[in-house]
Amino acid sequence: MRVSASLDYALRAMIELAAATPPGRPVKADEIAERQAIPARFLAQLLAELRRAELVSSGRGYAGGYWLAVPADQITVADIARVIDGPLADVHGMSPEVFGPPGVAAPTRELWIAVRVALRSVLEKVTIADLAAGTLPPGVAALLEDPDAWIRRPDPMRG
Amino acid sequence: MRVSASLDYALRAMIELAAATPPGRPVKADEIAERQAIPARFLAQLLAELRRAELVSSGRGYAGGYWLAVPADQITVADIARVIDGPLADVHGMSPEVFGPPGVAAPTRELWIAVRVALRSVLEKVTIADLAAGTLPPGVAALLEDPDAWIRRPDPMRG
DNA sequence: ATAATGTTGATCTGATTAGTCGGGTATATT
DNA sequence: AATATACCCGACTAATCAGATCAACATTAT
Repeated sequence: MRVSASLDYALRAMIELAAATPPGRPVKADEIAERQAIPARFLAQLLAELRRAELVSSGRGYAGGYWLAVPADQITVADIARVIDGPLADVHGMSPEVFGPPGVAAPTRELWIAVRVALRSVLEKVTIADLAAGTLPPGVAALLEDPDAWIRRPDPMRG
Repeated sequence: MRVSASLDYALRAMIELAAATPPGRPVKADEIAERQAIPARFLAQLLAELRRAELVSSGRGYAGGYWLAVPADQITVADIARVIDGPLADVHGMSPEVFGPPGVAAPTRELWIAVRVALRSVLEKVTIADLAAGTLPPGVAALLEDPDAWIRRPDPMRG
């Protein structure tokens, strides 16, 4: 249940593209790398994946760079996550609905489906336009109102 | 965002313990391994971790085995996940509230906190008593009512 | 031309995951 | 006391993945 460095980098790069001024201007990979403190060569690989998935376009040469291939309000975090990390939620290699745990453990299948729904309820609702504007959609922002959201749970192996 | 084999195995093992008849009877590791099709030696390691975390107890010898150290309705999936896999949601090694992305990408921090809230809303609500009984708590079961919950999203890299 | 830039494929290292193995220790039954 | 049963522990391994680097090549604005 961890967010990979790749996804974090790719998402931040996409936000840089969404926030470019003027809108749609090609942004150089090195510019993103510097502003977001991402290893430049590694970022280039991620941008290449996003380009193959047709979420961004690129141009080379003197005035080259990357720009969004799709309007920012039509690209969700889930879209980026699926390109970079594969399916949102899978149970050791299987899609949850394919997964068939034996006997009394059968209901874990429903559990993992519920987890997937919960993840989708955030990742498919938030677009990079939202993130570039700094305003999350109402349903997601509501999750952050509970002060408990900001509190880390104690490590079970200490104390 | 994947569920590790270890967590899947550990959770299924805990459900076997919760479902043991009569309740509280010591269940042998090999019995769990066979019923749940889990590699026996590997399972033993997971059970040892759960024992060190004081979620299960064990006894050796002829009538030995494992049993829950805590009532089944007081052990959530999140408890097991934290023992086996560490923190529920972290952003490439950091806890989301520690994570401080630069510049225009700053709102991704709120995003990852929202993801953590969403995960907690399922994993901290479902107990192994629920799973052993085959009935998820109302708030979680509600997530499964949307038929869309059961439908897999198309792979972005095909067609 | 040439300098700036993106593209591709190969490679590398360290960590993690998913296991296996051998030998030891405790305990209930006989 | 002997024995069968079962947990305990540390080391080991093989495969995969994450994260990153590099060299060489292709394209384009000036």
